[in-house]
Amino acid sequence: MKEALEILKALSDENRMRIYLMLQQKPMCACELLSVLDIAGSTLSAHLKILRNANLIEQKKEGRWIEYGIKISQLNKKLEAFLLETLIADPQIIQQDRKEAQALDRLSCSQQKQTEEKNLH
Amino acid sequence: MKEALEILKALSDENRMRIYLMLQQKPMCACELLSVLDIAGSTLSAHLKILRNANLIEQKKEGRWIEYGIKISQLNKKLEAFLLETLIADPQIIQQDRKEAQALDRLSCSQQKQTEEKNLH
DNA sequence: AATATATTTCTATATATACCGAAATATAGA
DNA sequence: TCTATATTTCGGTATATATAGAAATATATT
Repeated sequence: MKEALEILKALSDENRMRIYLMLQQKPMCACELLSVLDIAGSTLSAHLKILRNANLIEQKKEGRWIEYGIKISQLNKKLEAFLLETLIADPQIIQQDRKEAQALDRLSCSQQKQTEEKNLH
Repeated sequence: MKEALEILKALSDENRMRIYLMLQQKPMCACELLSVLDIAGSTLSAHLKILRNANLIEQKKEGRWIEYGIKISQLNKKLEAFLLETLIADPQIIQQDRKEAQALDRLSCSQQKQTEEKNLH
């Protein structure tokens, strides 16, 4: 019961929902997630911890990066289906995120940051 | 999207989850819910408002009482199924609540309160 | 009409949450 | 070894949340 509530709470935040559904597509590192989301690194780190404590995601070291990914489980499969088929009626942001995430590659993270900074000036 | 998050947040609280799954069984008034849950009336009222704002429940006047019930919708049907079949692994409290709720009748609410008070002494 | 019951609103409080920036840690590459 | 990059931890802040009790409102019963 407690675990179920923790899962629901973990997914009841917009940024965490976006992270969760991007990771359902493919594993990503924090810098990739940051290039899609508009939050500070420290904030992202806190969100990832919440998703991990809810047992939804796991992580493994990949040299210089840490790769976050959905835990492979029956629950996560059913959860994704339920979210996308039933709960999220208008998944505009989600679809956009997933497209963006699909196109990303890890090595371009920092380059993208610079580009974004340039765009601000 | 916002609606989906509101639903998840509404159900991520233990008392609201219990309320929601009791109401999935049958409509109930606040005093019946209070005889099962261990919270103040004002707290229950706040929880019911959150569930109503998430569009999960509705209410109608029944003379002296207000009857709360699940909104009839495809979403609520799928939601209940998902919760009970997939998400809540060990629904002890839920099963107990539902049994208790099943046995309740509206007119005995106040009598039950007195009984509970007696039991404390 | 007066009282008991049912529910909500109001006020207050303690805890949780989302967020940021700065500092700390770890690894890769020059 | 020094530097750049990636991520987490820490400290602080503003807002949200769950809770209770008291007062207000509404209806039913005597």
